Amino acid sequence: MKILNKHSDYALRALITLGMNPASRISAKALSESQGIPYQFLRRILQELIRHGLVSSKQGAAGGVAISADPDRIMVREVISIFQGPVQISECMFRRQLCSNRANCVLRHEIMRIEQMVDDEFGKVSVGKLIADLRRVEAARGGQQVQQQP
Amino acid sequence: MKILNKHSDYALRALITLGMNPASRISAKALSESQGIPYQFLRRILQELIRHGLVSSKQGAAGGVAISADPDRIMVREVISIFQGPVQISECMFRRQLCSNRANCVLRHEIMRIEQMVDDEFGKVSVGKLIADLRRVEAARGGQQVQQQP
DNA sequence: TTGATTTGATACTAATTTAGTATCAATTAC
DNA sequence: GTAATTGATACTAAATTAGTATCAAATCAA
Repeated sequence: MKILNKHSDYALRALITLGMNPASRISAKALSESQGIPYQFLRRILQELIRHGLVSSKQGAAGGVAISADPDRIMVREVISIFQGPVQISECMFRRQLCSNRANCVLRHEIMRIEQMVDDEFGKVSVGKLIADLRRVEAARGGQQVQQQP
Repeated sequence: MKILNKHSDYALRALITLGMNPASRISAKALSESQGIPYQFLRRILQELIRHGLVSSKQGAAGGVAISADPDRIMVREVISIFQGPVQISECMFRRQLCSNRANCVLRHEIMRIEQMVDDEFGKVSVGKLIADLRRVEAARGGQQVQQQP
């Protein structure tokens, strides 16, 4: 039962990397190479982040992308939501036909509690927090580069 | 972001139905019809539940399936685990190559906390509890049949 | 003992989602 | 002008999920 897909995973890695040097612009190419993310795939992910205002971009030679929101205000929840839609345990209440019997679905009650919990938790973790954690780990290891692997 | 797939969903519905009449045997056919679950699909799901000892079966005319474990001891967690494997947020630590850098994966720390929480919560909810909830809803509605829709 | 009904085992197909690739236009720095 | 870059979008491939089909073995009842 996997929760994060590659889109979210790569997006978070990209945001962490960009967030560690918020002032500087980097090309998708360089980012792709440094993080081991397939270039064209990363490009599409970045474009999505740009559309959502989390990343800014500049075209042309010496162009590239940079983080445009405060990392402390970019929540993992938002990133997941962009690429995987809102947290939902099963599909009954959103997709296809709407549940004909929503109010009385037993499983729904228990399960939405958990759904809500997951959502809340992802809503508490920011990219800034992840960066802080990463810095702490790096410091403990004497400044070596730590590869990100969610 | 869907958490339950159809296997788990149907398996839970089947277990709830069987658990409501723990003494009686019912054929997969009848169960399929009463719950609106595709017959052959349900059969495979039942066989899996049988292999895991949650359901018993008898071949032949007047055969069928019945619940074989105490509904209060069948946890949603176990059912999900059977059909979707253990809860895991992203794939890095299990599949493909093992993460080369597990100990230092930042995302991993935050994310495993949430993973653990989900797992714990699913481990607290039993099929028996769901049945009790369902009965409560039915009673409140004056005994009408309530269709299960997780 | 034969035929209908049922599970056991397993192979197969179809649909959907996820992951990844490719292409070309527009922009920009030099 | 040219190289490097993003914008937009179409396409392909792989993996997962959902669903179907088939036939053998067991059981019951007439």
